[in-house]
Amino acid sequence: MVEGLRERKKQRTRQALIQAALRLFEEKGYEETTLAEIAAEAEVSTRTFFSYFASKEDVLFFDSQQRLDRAMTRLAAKTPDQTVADLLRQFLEDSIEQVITGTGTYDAAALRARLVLTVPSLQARALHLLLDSQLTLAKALHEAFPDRLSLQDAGTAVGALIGAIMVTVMTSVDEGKPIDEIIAAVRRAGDVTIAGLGSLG
Amino acid sequence: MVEGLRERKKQRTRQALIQAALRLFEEKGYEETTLAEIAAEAEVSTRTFFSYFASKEDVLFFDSQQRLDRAMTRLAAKTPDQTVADLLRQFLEDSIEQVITGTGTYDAAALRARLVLTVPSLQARALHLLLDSQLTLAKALHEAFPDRLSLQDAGTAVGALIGAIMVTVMTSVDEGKPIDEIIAAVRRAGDVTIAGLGSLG
DNA sequence: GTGCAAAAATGCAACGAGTGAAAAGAATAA
DNA sequence: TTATTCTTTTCACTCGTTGCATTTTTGCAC
Repeated sequence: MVEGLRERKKQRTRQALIQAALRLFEEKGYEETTLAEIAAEAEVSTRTFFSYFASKEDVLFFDSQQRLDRAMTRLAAKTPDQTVADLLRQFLEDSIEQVITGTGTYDAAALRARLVLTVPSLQARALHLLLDSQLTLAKALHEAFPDRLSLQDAGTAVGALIGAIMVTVMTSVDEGKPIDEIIAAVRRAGDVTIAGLGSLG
Repeated sequence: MVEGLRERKKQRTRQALIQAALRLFEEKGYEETTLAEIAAEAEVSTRTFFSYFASKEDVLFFDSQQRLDRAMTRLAAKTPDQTVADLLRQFLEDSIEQVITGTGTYDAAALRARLVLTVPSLQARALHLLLDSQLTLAKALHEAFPDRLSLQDAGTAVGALIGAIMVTVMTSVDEGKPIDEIIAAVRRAGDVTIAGLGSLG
């Protein structure tokens, strides 16, 4: 059996919940949307929501695992001639591309960006997820260069890069810059930081 | 009137709430402590708690504003001969010193560290506060070097430095390193990052 | 198909955080 | 003292989240 009915149905329920949530967040705002409404729209009980997502916040970040997986795969596909800086640069470009393309899944990206920027609890959750990713990436980066790059140094590299990008994005957004200028700023921040980390690896 | 009774009483209530919360968090753990218990211990109504702190999480970060203020003051006291790197290095050393000395207030530091490391919602809240501080610091750094350092570049610098430190700390903690090794790792991460940011400013 | 075990969905009750509004209490200025 | 202003309390309510017992659905062996 390739994919049982059970599994397919679960995926459909999951999708229904995601769609319902996104639609309602878009329509009435995050805090104004209740779990009861999301569940009703997806035609499941409120209780069932929690067997798919651990919290109301999490439904917005439904694809974060996928994203991390993709980044990890790219890291694992490292060729012997690539340096630490090469991998970081590749990661930077991949990330920018994902933003430009849309999330890859569909256009939850804009909605998510808007919500994360305006709803404190979502911002906090996003940062928390991001920190976890950073730890995972640091571990992977260390394993890509087991003897040249200690785990701590890998953490320094990943943290500096993502930290620089994050604060750059936030200050740019604060200033009301348009999306293409923000991307340019991100690229610059990434370049500067990666170049600066040259002493590692 | 130097300080009205009203004001003094408010400060006392605030302190009582902080003390009560910390004592209970220490004794029974964060999630196991209810707001009702904290309020009872501080001898105020549950409702009153919320005119002092916006959330249960926030009571643990009662001194974050003070800390930020101190850092800002130090930045503002910049002498004309100091470079961007000098200020960042100063900030790094100040921060390390605060950790070593204790919070400055008293020993909420160890408790807070333990809780932030183990309670997800506190970790998220801490990250959120930290991001806000970074934006403020970036703005201040930009204003310290109005024409040499753009706001975006200041964001890059602050973000890279704090990001590098944060992930370094987390990976070190993950590995179970003792406190003095963590401090050494932080200093190294800071040095590497600041040195790397040399092209800015 | 029928029956059965596993998995998933549901309903219900409960808890805790957080909010709004009105009433009571305390400090201040006059 | 009195009128005013700020603070605290009380009460009622919403919402997210969880535990538990029950029912429904599904996968599989016969």
